[in-house]
Formats: sequence, C-alpha cells, structure tokens
Amino acid sequence: MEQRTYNQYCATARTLDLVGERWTLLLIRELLTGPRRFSDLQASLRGLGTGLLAARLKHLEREGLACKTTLPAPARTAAYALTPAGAELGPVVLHLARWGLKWAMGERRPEETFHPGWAVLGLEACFDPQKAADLTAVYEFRVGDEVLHAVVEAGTIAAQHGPAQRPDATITIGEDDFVRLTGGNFTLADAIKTGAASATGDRTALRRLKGLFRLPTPEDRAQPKL
Amino acid sequence: MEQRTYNQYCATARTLDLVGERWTLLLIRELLTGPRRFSDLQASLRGLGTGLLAARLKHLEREGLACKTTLPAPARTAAYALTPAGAELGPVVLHLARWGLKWAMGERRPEETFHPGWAVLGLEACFDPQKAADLTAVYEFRVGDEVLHAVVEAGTIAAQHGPAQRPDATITIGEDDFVRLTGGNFTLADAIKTGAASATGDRTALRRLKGLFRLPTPEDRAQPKL
DNA sequence: CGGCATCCATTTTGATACTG
DNA sequence: CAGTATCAAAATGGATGCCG
Repeated sequence: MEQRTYNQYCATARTLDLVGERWTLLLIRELLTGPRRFSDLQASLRGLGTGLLAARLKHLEREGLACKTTLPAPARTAAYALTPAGAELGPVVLHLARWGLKWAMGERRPEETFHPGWAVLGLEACFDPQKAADLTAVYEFRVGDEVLHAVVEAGTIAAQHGPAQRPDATITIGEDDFVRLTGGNFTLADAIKTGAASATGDRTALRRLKGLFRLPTPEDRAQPKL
Repeated sequence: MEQRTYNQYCATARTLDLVGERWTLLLIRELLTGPRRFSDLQASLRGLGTGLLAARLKHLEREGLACKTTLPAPARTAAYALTPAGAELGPVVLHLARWGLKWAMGERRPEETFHPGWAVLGLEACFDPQKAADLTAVYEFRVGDEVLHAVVEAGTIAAQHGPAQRPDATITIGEDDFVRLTGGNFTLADAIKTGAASATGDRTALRRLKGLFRLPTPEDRAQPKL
C-alpha cells in the first residue's frame, strides 16, 4: 500500500502522499471527534469494506497519525485514536468542510447517508472565534441515538462524541429534523417552537449558541456552472 | 469520471467528492499562483498523462472551479485559471502544506521533482500575519529559470508566478541552492554571503522578509513512528 | 502546442465470504 | 468484534497516434 507517490519535494504533495488516498481524510474526520472502534468506523463509512479499512488504519498507524488505544471507563474495548500529528490535520478537514458548506451542500440526496457528528463538525467549521471571545460553555447535543458535545472556551470550540461531563445546556432533536435544521430550512428557535426540538439548561448559554456560527453565505455562487 | 461518490450528506465528503481524486488538489495548487497552460501543468506534474490531465481539467470546469482563459499581454495563448470558488480552496492547500512542513518534509529524495513555485507557496503557508501587519512590499524571486513574486500587504501575502510589476526587492538564486535554503540547511543571509544568492532593492524590505515566516517547528515530532 | 482517443499492464477499490 | 482472504470492477499510467 502507498507505493504510489507523487514524488514531489513539496509539502502539499508529501501530505497528500500520506492522507490523500480515498477514505483517509474521512477516517481522520471520524477520529477528530474522539476514539472509535473498528466497527463504528465501518458503520459510519458506507462503501468502505473491512479490508480497505484495515489497510487504511494500518497505514495511519505506521505513519504515526493514529494509534490503537483502549476505550476508557465502561467500554474497555479496543479503538483507534489520532496522535497529536493526526489531530493537527483538523484544520485541513475543517477548511474542506467550510468550503463545502459554501459551495457544495444544497439539499440532501436520498441516497446520501448522514450522521449527526458530521453536522456538529460542520458547526465547528463555521464557528466564529470573535463571537465567543468572552464565552465559556459546554453544549450537549442528543440527535437521534447519537450524543455529542461541544466545549466553547475563550474563542475556541472543540467537538467530541459522547456525553458531556457537565453540560451547561442540552439540545435534543430527532435526526430527520436535525438534517432539515442544518439544511437551513428553519432555525433552532423554530424547531423548539414546533416541538421538534427541546433545549434545557442555562438560558444564557442557549441564547449565545445561535450567534456563534457564521454560515459561509450559502448560494451566492458567482460562477454559474457552465 | 467521478461516478464514484462517498454519498454522504457532509460538507467534507461533498468537497472531497469534487476535489479528492488523485492529482486534483495538486492541479489546484498549480493554479493558485496564476493561470497555466496545459503543457505547463503537465510539465509540473510528472506522472500525470495527457488523458488524465484533460479529464481532470474538464471536471474542474464542469464543477465551476476552473475555466479556460486567454493569457494576457504577450502570450495570448489558451490557459486555465481558477474561478472564485476554486481559488477559495487556497486555505485547504495551504493547511496541507503547513502540516507537511511540520511533519513530512525532511531531505529531498533524489527521485523527487521540485519547482520553485512550490517553495514560494510554502512561504505563503508559514506566513505570519502578525509580523507583517505594518508592512507593504513586493518581492520578486528569480530561482533558476522561474520567476515568481509575492505581494505583502496589511498582514496578507499573495504569491503569483511571473515577474512583479514594481518589486521593492529582488532575490536571485539557483534552484539547487534554493532547495537547500528551503530545507533549512542555511539562511538567506548565508546564501548571500557565500555568493549563492544575490538580493537587490530596498534594504528595509529585505530585512523584514526574514522575519515574516514561522516554520512550524521542524523536527519536534512528539510521536516516534511506531 | 493543445488536446482527445485508444490500447494495455498495473493498482486500487468494493463487496462478500470466512475465521479467531 | 476485529479483522483476513478472495475476486470482480474501476481507476491509473504510459505509450502512441491523430487532428487543428
């Protein structure tokens, strides 16, 4: 594996030699929100077979971007996590997401899969540090059967899967409604009003939540697709 | 082409559906410094055949990321350029480069090709806006037979190939010496002292040049490669 | 020079079956 | 669960020839 190289003395090309193959950056996207087991990864990535998944993970291990760990408290099963080097690819993934939010999202196609974690990472992608300079808060999202949380602190945000230890606010919503929410069809306030979502916890934290993100101007595409 | 999609309703995956195939991001890297002719692109990307290059370019055109243009003043030949949407992938490429500078560069392998434009883009990747907040200057680099320039203005930098219209300072150096320079073996000051490089123009601009870039701590890798 | 079409050897992938 | 083994389909690369 990875015998195919661009053979360029260029930082971009060298990086793509390591993580540019199919599925690799999506694997890193999954691991950015915390350790994952083999089968969780496969469940999140429809179309990626066990063989290729094993090969990709082995490659990331060999290159020092990921490593096997044992899940902490109750689970205690084997899982994969990013090393510091791997985690530093976060900005790359986030910029890909930011670009996609602006230029490539539109409606969900029926054959597309969806996981709430992707949307929460999308929140991270359009997080506005300025707006959160004076905010410290922990949000927990319960979407369908997935639980994620985001820690906002001193102009930074970090999303992780799993429940928060001490959330300031909790947002609960069904997966389908969440998709419509992220599609921009309506706002969180609307969702709460119609009963599609419920939010509990610190009111100030909830009020601040809405202003933290700046969607990269959806649909102001200058260039028509020729 | 591009019948293979991740089928995920996720901004990162949708973006990788568009630009995640082999060679595509390197093509965009080439176009980030200005329009390029078909044959220039092929010359820069050893291993990419005419057929695949044509297919990739067509794909980028179809998706509105690149377009055919006519080169300006003297050349007047056909070339490819990025659209605004394509140009906005600059941050993605630059973050890939920044990561590579930190974790993947080391020595140049003998089979690796090199083009000065890649290194100048590398400069852009480790540009420190803070250090240039009060600086306005245009630098021209003449490396081997390639000419590039960088415009520094109000905390931003933009690198383009071709000569500058009115450079404040000009740096001339051979390609091999330039490789050693970017490898960190010695500094620009050393190169000038030994005669490997020559710099002319505004002395202040040249002095400021050295402080503008922060190499991402080469070789402080925390994780040994298992 | 710019670009497309075709043929072919080699890799990569996708999907499934199978094992500890 | 966590992978390995296997095989068919697709993508790549390299060469070559064609055309304006």
